[in-house]
Amino acid sequence: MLSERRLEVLRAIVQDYVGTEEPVGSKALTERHHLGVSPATVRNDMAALEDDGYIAQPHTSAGRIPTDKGYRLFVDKLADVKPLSAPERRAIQNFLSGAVDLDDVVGRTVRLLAQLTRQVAVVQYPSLTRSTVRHVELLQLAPARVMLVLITDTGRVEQRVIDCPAPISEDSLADLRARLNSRVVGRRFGDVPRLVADLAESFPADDRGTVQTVLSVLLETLVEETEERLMIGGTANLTRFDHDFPLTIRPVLEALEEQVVLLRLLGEAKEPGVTVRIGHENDHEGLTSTSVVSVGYGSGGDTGEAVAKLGVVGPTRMDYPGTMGAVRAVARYVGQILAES
Amino acid sequence: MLSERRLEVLRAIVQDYVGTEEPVGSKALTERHHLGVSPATVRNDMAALEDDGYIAQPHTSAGRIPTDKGYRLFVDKLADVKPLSAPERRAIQNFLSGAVDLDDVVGRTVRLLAQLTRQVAVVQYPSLTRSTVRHVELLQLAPARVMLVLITDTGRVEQRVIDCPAPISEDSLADLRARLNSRVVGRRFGDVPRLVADLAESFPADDRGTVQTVLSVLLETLVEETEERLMIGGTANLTRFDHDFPLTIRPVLEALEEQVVLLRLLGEAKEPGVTVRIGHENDHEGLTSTSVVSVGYGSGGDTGEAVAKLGVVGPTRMDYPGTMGAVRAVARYVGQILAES
DNA sequence: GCTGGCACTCGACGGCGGGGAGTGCCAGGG
DNA sequence: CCCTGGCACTCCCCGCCGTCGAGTGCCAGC
Repeated sequence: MLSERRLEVLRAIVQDYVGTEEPVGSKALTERHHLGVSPATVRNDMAALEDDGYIAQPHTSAGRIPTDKGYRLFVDKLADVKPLSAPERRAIQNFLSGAVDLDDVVGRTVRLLAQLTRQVAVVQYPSLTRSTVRHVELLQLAPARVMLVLITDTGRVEQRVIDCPAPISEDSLADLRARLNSRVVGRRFGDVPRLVADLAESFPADDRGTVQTVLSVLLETLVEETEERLMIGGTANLTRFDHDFPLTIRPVLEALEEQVVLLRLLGEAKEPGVTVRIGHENDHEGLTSTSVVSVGYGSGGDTGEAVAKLGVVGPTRMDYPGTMGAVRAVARYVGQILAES
Repeated sequence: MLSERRLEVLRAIVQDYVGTEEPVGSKALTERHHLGVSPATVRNDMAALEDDGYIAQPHTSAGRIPTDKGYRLFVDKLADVKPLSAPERRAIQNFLSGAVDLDDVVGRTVRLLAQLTRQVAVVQYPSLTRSTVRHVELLQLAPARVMLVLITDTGRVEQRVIDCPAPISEDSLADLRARLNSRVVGRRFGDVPRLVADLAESFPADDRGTVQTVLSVLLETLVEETEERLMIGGTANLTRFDHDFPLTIRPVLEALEEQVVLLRLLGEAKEPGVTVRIGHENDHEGLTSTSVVSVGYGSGGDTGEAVAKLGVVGPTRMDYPGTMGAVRAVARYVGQILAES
């Protein structure tokens, strides 16, 4: 177990290193933080912290920098989420409330997050799985061609063009549209398959094939689109990273282009609050020197399950309290905006 | 006027510099290209080319590199667009034809372009201005709340929630939907305002306000969404840029985040064929050391006006023939795909 | 007008040495 | 037992300098 003062030293090291981006030595520490002890004492504490793996020195006789384990301890025990200032919160609200549609909400959110945290922001579109159906529309493009439009309560719209096995009449299509809507509107996506299973039977034999096709495309859409889309922004902030660029920045950019990787990254945040994954805690190889701060949003209150996630990706050397505060605040306001529309 | 051989020397310089990324000297040139003259002669030609501003040397007694003006001459006079190989073309077609919806088409296109050119790819969503209306749908969310869904012939879907000044009945709404569609389906966006101008008059006074509101939102959507969306990808390729990173890459990333800048960039490509803007020909400050290769796509044939643009952003030192070939080919196939759906 | 030769320039590379920040350890004092 | 001041030591950083080589410009000759 670490003594109180040693924890204090670790906290000071993390704070200073985040601020200066340079390894921090014992002398500088005692000068900036009134720890009430001499550099020599701090040195002993540092040696102990190093033995326990919380800090490391890049080379002998340089200052110390926190390890992933050190950051972890800092985040878990030593830091509190820093709430945003009132003006900041107002700015967020103003900026987000100007959005005209879902794309715009997500776009604004991503820019906002990137700006607030000065890091790379990632926002997942509201998931379909937790959503409910607001409306299903069927449009006849040609005698044997139908467009399916699915509208969710989060304002998301999905459409598919369907080639039917046989022509279908306007009337039958209208019939199908009406029955489909009466069954699924307001229901959760997960419930839809069960609700429409027997729908084809009630149609005349001629149309049954087409109805079946339409239904299967609908179900497909529900499933497929569970692999979510997302939007990223603020990649220019990557250039504030380390100064040994190419090697640091490249794999990160590559990882960011792979939606799958990002989705898994966000998906791993299970807890209700803000989740932080530090350095090697990220599975993906290109992201071992970055941290991911993420949180779910859009459950309306804090009770329900989140509709989707958002977060930021930055160097392990980041301002965790501030970043966590910004992420949490943005998530909260986005949730509000979505609930209103 | 430059002699034939001097042009040949310029071409050789451009090719070698693009290949090696290093200033090219007279000796190396004569070795790799059988110009039939000695290094000394080439030196004289180089001096002349430098006087005319086509090439420059980074410092005295280094090799020469092409200037923007040199690249311009190369692109205009010395290079032909390099067609893709048959397997490449097949790969493009296969990859694109697997797309399920518009987002997917654009997403695949951007990845494809980035991969083919190994540069940053930018793809504009099909513009609404040139498009025609496929369907307008109105959904009643609440007595005085309507959702407008607009579907275009390119498969794009826009939706807006409208708060009405007064409640409107299901019947009136159905009536409005029917009349609206009968007037605008198949028409160009530009014609819509004229076509719906007098529509409100034929409704009972109670509904007129609501109808007017719906119409104005519709028109707004048409106009607003002319400010297009776009998708970018392949930013990791920026790391292949120069080796003096931070300064080069940063402004580019910043520029790429500003959709407005990108849209203007693409928009400036007026000609029917592939457009190349080199270095300082780009207005935007952050992009003065990059070139933009862009082209319109989606006109169906080569005759009509393009529906939108796509292109790549890369260092001025790029393989112009290859890049132009790839851009042109991708645009052509995307156009096909869109025409089919 | 092309060619070979020659002197010159200038950046890249590598070795060298001083300066400084930071460490580890130890002996002494509260 | 823990803290402190002192001290020797270790490396990194940085600027200096000489060498090396690619590349140039110029000139005389064919």
